[in-house]
Amino acid sequence: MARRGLTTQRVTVAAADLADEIGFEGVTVSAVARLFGVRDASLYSHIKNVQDLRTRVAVLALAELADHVAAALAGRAGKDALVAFADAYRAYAKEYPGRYAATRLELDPEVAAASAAGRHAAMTRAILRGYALEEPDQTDAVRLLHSVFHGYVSLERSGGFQNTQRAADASWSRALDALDVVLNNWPPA
Amino acid sequence: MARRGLTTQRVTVAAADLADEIGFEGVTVSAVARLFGVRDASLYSHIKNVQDLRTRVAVLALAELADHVAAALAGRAGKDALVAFADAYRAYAKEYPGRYAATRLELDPEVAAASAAGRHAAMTRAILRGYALEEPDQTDAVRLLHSVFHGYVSLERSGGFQNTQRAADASWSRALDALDVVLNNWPPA
DNA sequence: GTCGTGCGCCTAGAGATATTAGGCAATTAT
DNA sequence: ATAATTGCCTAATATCTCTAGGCGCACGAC
Repeated sequence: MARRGLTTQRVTVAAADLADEIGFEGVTVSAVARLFGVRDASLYSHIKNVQDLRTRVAVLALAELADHVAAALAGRAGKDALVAFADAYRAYAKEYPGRYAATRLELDPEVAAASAAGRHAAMTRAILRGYALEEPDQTDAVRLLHSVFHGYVSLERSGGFQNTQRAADASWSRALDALDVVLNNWPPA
Repeated sequence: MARRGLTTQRVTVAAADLADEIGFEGVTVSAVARLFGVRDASLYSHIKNVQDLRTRVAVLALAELADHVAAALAGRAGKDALVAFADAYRAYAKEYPGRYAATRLELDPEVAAASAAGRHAAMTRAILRGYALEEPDQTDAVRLLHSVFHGYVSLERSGGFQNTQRAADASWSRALDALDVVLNNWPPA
């Protein structure tokens, strides 16, 4: 009965890696157990159930994404910061598609509050420091930015931009230009 | 052995309704069979497998959404058209959450081509007629608009805007104002 | 060092879902 | 009316989730 050194953390990371390989929907207790060479039942000492496992992957991914974005954002301001944030966000989604998909899991309010979701909002607000926006315009702008980032990445991943000549990279760059324009010319209420 | 009058179409609609009730992930062959009071196996004369069933729901939803948007768009132009499109899009997602979730299913390129996805792009382009945009700016703008619509709706649905005072409706309205501004001031390449 | 004790992984098993193969009866075509 | 077809059935297998309970290895207590 060789011990495999299972841990909630190690199981979560393995599940996240698996998600990146085969898609977040493929993250199954059986599949992760297979990775470790143990029986399905053995994982239930470390995770509560599949939902718990997937939630843990989501929380992990949110934290990692926040780290990546924070690193890219360091020392930048204005449009520079906007582009750095956006590119880091999109790059993470590209490099870790399964983890990124996990970040879109609907979390319990308590779990969400304890997660890195707040860091995302804070960093988005930090970008806006380079633009002159008061509340509630700032909140509206945060939501717009997040919508564009997530929406673009999500549509790009689900193949929404494939049937045309225009490269997805080029449109992304122009979308950021457009956001910069609108943040500088935010319409009055 | 009473016949239930199963049809691919009726099965698909039942699956879509079920999706709206319990979520798109809950759309299962067994669950739909239960709705009709037949055995699971009986559905396989009408659908190929679960994936096929879900794809059919997605295609149905794309067509319905296109219908709703087209109706809202009729006779409008400029910002009026932009707001009508966006509101119809968001309203559909709110009223038919399961169907809307289905529209984000990754479709095979052939299926996607045969679906109403093209109508969506065409209608988005129609909006842009009210703004002076040439290619490739037009394609970039289409992608930006779609990203905002989908991104906002998706984040709203997954609870992203819950922890603040600002109403989701208000931010949505301002996001559309912002899009109008940027379409009128599209940055030069 | 050895002796527990507990933790880590196991076996066993039940319930759901997906899917295939093949059958009989109800409907439709002739 | 009879033949052909179609619609739903039973049966069976595989995969996945999850619970209950067991056994031994590794650690701390002494």
